[in-house]
Amino acid sequence: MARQTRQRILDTALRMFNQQGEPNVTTNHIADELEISPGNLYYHFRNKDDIIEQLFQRYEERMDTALVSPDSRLRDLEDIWLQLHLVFECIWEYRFLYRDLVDILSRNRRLRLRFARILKRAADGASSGMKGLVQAGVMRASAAEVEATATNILVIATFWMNYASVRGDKDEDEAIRSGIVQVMMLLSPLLRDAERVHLNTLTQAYLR
Amino acid sequence: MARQTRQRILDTALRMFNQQGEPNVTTNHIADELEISPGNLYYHFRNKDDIIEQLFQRYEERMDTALVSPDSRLRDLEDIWLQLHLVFECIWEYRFLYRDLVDILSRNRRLRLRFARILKRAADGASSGMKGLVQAGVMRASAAEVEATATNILVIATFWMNYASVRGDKDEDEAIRSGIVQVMMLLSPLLRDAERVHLNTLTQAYLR
DNA sequence: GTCTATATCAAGATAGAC
DNA sequence: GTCTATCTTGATATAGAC
Repeated sequence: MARQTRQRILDTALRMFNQQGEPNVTTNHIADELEISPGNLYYHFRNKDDIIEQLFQRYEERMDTALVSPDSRLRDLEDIWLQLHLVFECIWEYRFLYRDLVDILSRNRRLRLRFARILKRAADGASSGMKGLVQAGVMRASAAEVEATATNILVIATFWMNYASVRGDKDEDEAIRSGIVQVMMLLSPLLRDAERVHLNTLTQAYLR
Repeated sequence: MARQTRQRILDTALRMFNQQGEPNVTTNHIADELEISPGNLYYHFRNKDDIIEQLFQRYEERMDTALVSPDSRLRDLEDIWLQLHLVFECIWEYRFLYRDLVDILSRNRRLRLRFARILKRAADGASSGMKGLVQAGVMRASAAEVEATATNILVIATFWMNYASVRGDKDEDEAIRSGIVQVMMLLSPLLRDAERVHLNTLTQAYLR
């Protein structure tokens, strides 16, 4: 079954990329792991970059879903927490992309553009979400602070897994949870006192 | 002159690594650029990793200097601004390390430990600096907020150049200045109102 | 200290049989 | 659709002459 082999290659490549880092996994390694021949792999994919591009496609669809905000209704901290979960889980699942982000994007113009689009969407979402909180009176922030904080959220989200890995954190669950907490604590000082104290309590409890 | 060639190799390697990314620069490329033979290069360095390690040595010394805080006297926002300059300039000068940080550290245990040490020092510095501001009454933050913010500062500083490069920023000066602003804006919401407004004005002016 | 020449090896990729 | 065999290329590294 062609379909099946193609999917198995993608699944295995993703797993190996995530575990060992994309630069350290060759097409032969992937074929070996699957116990198929290199030739077979190249029947299904033009080259290694083709595999990466298909995985990026999957990633992009999932991230697009995670970034859709329930925009009609007013957002509260609970919603943000939930959305961060979706985003961080997606990043974790495709963390090989983030591990060598600059290098991977530098080799492929299309992916560069598509990743920039995702970043743009995320930034817009973060900004408008915060503006909603400001208007609701839950948050107090200047326009410049909203913009800067939105950017900082993106940087933290984009590189948190790398930071965790450099620090030596290994556990998936812990890495995701601490990432969410870092972003929430970025928002904390902007909140009204009641919410600010509440959030501090929540995050402490969440990390145990 | 042995000394001179050795230094020229390091200088050229650093320049090429920064421009093209360490994975894309081979020992032969470096030798070519210098118009020396590959054999000559290998007379001066055991291997490519040896070159990277020597560059890391330079980087580490410079970063250690930048992280020394003028700890005896009380620190104000001006001091922080200045120190951020030193840190970001150092990061810019050795940005190849940060571009492929996870991959480079994953190949070399020694560098991993040394980089972790630097992170630790930076985190301690950021924490104690903020605690000083809190005690001086300029900043208002819970202990958890201080810790989380210190960590966020590190993540932003560590990966800002990557983020700028993925966004497509090219100019050195702009990348450094926007990085400093991002970190300052991270502190802004924690400040007393007077300083908070003042900082917002300063950062806007700084970005023109 | 530097060069030329070359060895080694691995990664990416293709041809052609089955 | 899959395999075996093989090619090409380029990267790291060394030997030995000068």
